[in-house]
Amino acid sequence: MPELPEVEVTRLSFASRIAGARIESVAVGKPLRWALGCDVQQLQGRHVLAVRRRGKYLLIDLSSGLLLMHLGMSGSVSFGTDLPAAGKHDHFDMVTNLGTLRLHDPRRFGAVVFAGAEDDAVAQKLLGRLGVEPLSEGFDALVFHGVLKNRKTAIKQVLLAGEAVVGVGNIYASEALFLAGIRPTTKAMQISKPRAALLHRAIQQVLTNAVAKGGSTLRDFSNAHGEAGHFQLDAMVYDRAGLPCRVCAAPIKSIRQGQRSTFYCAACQKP
DNA sequence: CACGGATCCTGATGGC
DNA sequence: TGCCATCAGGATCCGT
Repeated sequence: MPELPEVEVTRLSFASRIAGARIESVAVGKPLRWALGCDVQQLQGRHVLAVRRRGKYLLIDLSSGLLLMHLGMSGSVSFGTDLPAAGKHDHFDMVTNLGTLRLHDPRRFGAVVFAGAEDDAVAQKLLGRLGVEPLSEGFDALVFHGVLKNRKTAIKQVLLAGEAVVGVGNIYASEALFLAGIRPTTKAMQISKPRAALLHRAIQQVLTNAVAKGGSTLRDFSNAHGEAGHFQLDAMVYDRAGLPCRVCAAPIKSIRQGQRSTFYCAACQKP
């Protein structure tokens, strides 16, 4: 499910409400992708200071240590004072004096991991290899081009790998490449400096726009208030196989790259 | 080392 | 309450 915009929208929907909360208890359900890494009792009494985001991870700063939360493919977060009893897909419940933070994740590709500090080995195993934040000042078109120059893989897969830039997932990779007019199968190293600059701009645009609209709702995304997003109304190519391109009316093509679906317009997007 | 493929898990959907 | 194959927003691990 969640790419950078959905994670950011999730963060915005509960960060200010949970700030300052005191943890009263934590309950875990079925195993997630990684174990929590500490006894739930150890979290009791700690305070939530802030919620940040790094790539697709939510970083929940505690008075001591932090929680790294990832939503995987199917995760969503709720925070409130009147949540229903935990269901079969609710695998992490953190009760605080200000409300309960819940991770709902049917496929369980998500995770919540406790780390003593952001720079310790536990946290760095997950965060250490992440690329630059696309919506930060540090995302530079020339540096971006420099990274692409060294990769002979298809540009779509380089975007998904998260080393050149974080947060771009399967939907927004197709969307950004359409916006930049670049064929997803083009080898990253063959992309010229001007086209890399176009892609750099397209990534910023598509992600910023999606955050502003409340995230994608392709299947089941909702923020921590339970409100659905509506990115699907604006998708130019994603999930539009065979439908006419919104720009030139040529039929949108669908291919597989690395076991993932890719969508593009063969007329608008040049190799 | 960079790359491609298999893999974790559950649910929805569509063909038969 | 039909059964089976395929697909779904992610990212790691393991061969080559």
